Amino acid sequence: MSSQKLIQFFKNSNLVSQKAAEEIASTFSPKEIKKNSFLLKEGRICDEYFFLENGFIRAFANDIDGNDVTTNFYSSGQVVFEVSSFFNRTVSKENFQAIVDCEGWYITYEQLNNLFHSMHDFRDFGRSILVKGFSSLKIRMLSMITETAEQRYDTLLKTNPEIFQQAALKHIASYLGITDTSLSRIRKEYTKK
Amino acid sequence: MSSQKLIQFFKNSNLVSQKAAEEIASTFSPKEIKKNSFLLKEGRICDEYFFLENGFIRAFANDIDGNDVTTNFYSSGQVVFEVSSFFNRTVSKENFQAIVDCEGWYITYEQLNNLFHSMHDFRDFGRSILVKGFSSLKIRMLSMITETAEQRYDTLLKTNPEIFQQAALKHIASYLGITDTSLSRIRKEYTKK
DNA sequence: TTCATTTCTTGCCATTTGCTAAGTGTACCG
DNA sequence: CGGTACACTTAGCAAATGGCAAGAAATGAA
Repeated sequence: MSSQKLIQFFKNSNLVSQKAAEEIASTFSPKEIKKNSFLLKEGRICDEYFFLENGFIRAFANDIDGNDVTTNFYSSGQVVFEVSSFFNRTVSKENFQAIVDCEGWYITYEQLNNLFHSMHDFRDFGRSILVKGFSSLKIRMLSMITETAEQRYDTLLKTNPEIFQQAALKHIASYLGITDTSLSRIRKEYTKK
Repeated sequence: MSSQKLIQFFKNSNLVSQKAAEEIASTFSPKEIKKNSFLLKEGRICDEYFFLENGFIRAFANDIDGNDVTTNFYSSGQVVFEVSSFFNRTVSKENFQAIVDCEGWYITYEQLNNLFHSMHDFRDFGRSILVKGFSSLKIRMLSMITETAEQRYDTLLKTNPEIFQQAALKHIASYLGITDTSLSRIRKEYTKK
């Protein structure tokens, strides 16, 4: 696997130069994740800052009743890691599982910190990844409060159609904050329109 | 106002030394916010990284129908700023309003970046603030999905009782993702128990 | 292929929550 | 003092969503 896409990913941020992007990318190691296997399991400390080059990953947590709740979906071109576990070196409450065969590149916490020290521009890049994740969660939170389940479904369908091609409906349902039964009904009503 | 609490706040993170904490604190300027006035108004770029020494602040956004939705509450000892607007230099969709008279300390975006350059340890501190905010939002999101309105009310009452002493019920209601009518009903049922 | 498992849909009913509007109490202002 | 505004509660009804269970469809394994 060539690291072209990884280099391009850094460059697209407009926060690092071509040369820096190449140098940063050279510290990443390739990684494959077979369908259904895990990038991270709950109870472990997240130690991989993973760029997903292709494939699809679902993050989920288990609530008190043991129900599996989808916390996020990741498609190619995104950075995948559990922020709190990774930076605080604490055990993760979430699982990250490959929904299809995945390929990508990773560095460890130690390597990331070394990069932050040696490559000045990369710090801003790292921050922008954090800020982006935070912002999209805020938007999602606001939509949970102000929109109906059908509106949230509609938005997700339009903005992230790939999720519907990859993930099981029950997993999309918990991501939307509803039961699979409700999602099924919403889809039924929706196709009528 | 003495900057003792500000210095202590940095030290408590265990990410900066006493000396560094003093130096960092010395770049902050004091700021008062009178009850009902704004730290940030939507449409403007957030340029203040604000440490709230005492007082209480509510953040809110307006949805499509013009309803005011509380996005967060901040009590003393917290850093108050809109992450996306501040770091991306984009206009804010949120308002930050003092609920009571507030006092605190702030630095601008430029000053913060200068500090990041000159004070190496402060970067980790800055990141920890971001990570903390992100994590608590994730927890809140999970509770929105898995818990009933009454459970969320109960949790908020136990973990942040000061909110109920400071904020109007309708503002707490939208923070919990329900209407003020529902919150009133929940409180009624709740006191029966 | 066949069988078993999982996923998805559907129907019925209960529960939660929202919407609207009215009523009460309180604070503030002239 | 009266009046207005605002916050909160309450009631009745409607809409959204959940829980449960049964059945259909898809998937995967032997």
